Amino acid sequence: MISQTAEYALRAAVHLATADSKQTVEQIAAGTQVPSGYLSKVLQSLTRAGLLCSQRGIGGGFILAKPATEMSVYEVVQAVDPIQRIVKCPLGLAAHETYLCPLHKGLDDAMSLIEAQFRGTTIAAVMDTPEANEKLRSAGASLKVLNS
Amino acid sequence: MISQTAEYALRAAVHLATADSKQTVEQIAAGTQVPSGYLSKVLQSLTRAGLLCSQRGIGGGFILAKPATEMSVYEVVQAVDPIQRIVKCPLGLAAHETYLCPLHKGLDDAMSLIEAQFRGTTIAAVMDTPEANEKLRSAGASLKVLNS
DNA sequence: TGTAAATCGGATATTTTTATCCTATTTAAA
DNA sequence: TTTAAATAGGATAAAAATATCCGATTTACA
Repeated sequence: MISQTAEYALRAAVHLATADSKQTVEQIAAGTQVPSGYLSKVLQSLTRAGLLCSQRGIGGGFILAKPATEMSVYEVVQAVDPIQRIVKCPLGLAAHETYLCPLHKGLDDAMSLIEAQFRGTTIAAVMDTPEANEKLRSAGASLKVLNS
Repeated sequence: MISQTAEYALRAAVHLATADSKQTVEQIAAGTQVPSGYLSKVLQSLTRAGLLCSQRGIGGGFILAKPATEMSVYEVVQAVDPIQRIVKCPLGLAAHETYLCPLHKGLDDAMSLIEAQFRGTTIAAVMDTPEANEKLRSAGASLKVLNS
């Protein structure tokens, strides 16, 4: 559903948000379990999109171009593997020129849910910190009560 | 986001829901703009999943195995290209054995939105009928008012 | 009972996504 | 100013998704 490439980009963003200094491709690869050669391409995309700053040479590496609290999951995903909204009938039917058919309207509605969710989630919100984990733990605990 | 194969399966289901008699691969292909050779595979999957009934030989073809009002978009998608929920940490981190990290919890939440949406939508609801289109038209009209 | 129409399913081709590797360029520091 | 460490980016490989093709099997009907 969400592509490998988008996953990798998000892992890298979270890693950089957690790190407190420039990170090389190798460091990010080690921290995210992403193959470094491929990660290199993904980081390049993020840099070109203006989400990361890169520096070459000794002591170089990548950092977030803005605070994790201001970077959305949507931006990161969109930079490497854009969510495609359905804007016109994929069958090219004349009857659906002005309005999508119900099927494609329905599929696009699903897309819009994802899009909204991603737009409303910051990288900071999905950082792997003790606090975030505590939130999950307590939410998970209450869920268990509900499920049992 | 949603695979070509899942799209094709849904188009075929909607086509069969709209048709009033058995449809051959060629008829469905023509009605859905899906390459017939590939469609044949997709229809086989749907048949094996119990969503369609197939009949060989002269006068044969495919029909829905149950009313379109009782067949969900979820079932159709799941039969050909299942939505994968994230149940364990893709990085295999020991720390995330019992609870997903915030990132993967967030991604799985997005999946669950889609899943719920698809579970709650029937093939009947996305059929390309005059009534369904009228609904879209009026909804679209009110949206335009809101947007303007 | 033969024939034509249809699905079934295997083999293969093509395209896209994912991944690897190598060379060029940049940069800091000895 | 040389060297080592780092990103940039192109070429290529491998894997997965999409698509094509064809022979085998089933089935209705003349």
